Amino acid sequence: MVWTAEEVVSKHGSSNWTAVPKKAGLKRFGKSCRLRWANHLRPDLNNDSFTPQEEDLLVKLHAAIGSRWSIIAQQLPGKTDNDVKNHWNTKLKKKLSDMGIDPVTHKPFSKLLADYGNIGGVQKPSTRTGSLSKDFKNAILLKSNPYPIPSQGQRNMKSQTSLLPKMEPTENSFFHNKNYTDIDLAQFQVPISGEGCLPSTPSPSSSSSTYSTENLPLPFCWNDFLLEDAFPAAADNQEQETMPAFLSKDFVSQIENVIQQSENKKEVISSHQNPATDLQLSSSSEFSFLEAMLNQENDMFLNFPHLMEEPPSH
DNA sequence: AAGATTCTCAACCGCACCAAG
DNA sequence: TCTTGGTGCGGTTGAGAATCT
Repeated sequence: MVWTAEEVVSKHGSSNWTAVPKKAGLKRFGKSCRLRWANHLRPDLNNDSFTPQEEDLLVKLHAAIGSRWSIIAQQLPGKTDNDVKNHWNTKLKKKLSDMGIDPVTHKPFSKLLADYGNIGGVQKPSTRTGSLSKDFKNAILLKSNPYPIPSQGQRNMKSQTSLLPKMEPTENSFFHNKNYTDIDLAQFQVPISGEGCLPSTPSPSSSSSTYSTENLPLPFCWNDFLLEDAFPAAADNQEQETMPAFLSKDFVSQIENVIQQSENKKEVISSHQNPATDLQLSSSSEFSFLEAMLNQENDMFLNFPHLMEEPPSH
């Protein structure tokens, strides 16, 4: 009798995947068996579709730690990293984009454009971005992830999940609240100064900002989907804003601790490597990836000044 | 009804880490 | 110290399903 992989795993455990296909009589590599087991055969899997609460939690976790699907999946009982990854890529990314939020940075696109021009400090964004192609601007937006792809060391930290606080979905769910579903953030007048976010609770300090909350339909705050400001220079402006409940300082600091442990190890290694690489990899660097891009662009414009010229109008 | 397009998701791929020899 | 095998991870692909025109 040929054993099924499921029987083999239940009998021998899932610690030796190379043995599983042999014992089960399968013409598969252990790696494929492990994947099959992890994504489909595990008894604790929940094949139900994502609930709004789970989606909400997924968005929040992604905002906090980026695309570390295995960690996120462990916060969602019964969901696999593949489930989470697929659901994010096929649904939630589009959902956020439709709402005018960059699914990578969790910031409004308009905010990103404003910051893009602001950080360089050379020209107004309308001038700078106006000289760039649409594709290039899109590339900038998509690559400005403030949470770099974790090193293998980070990925292999078996204990990091246990360090994450358990997060419960709240009634103030992002996708739950139907008021949020029809938001067109493009209509918001985001100030060039980079303040961007509408405080959840209007504060005296916000009264001098360039927008008015009076005409805005909703108390929306994109910071609810952001762990940490990607642009340290602008972070001071937001210090007085209320920290969203799900991104409590405890939660933020715990995640930062997890990441910092591996960052420390990584920095020792990278100190012997190309500093330009460090610039992009180190989340604790005072430069963001966006700034690095802008610096490179400035260099390019210095070398090729004709690129600064507006295309001829027709 | 049929072809085109979009969506979904299982599986594959390559990379990196770890442990053992 | 180097090599090798096992493992885990995130990114990507492609087939089938669903939807649109």
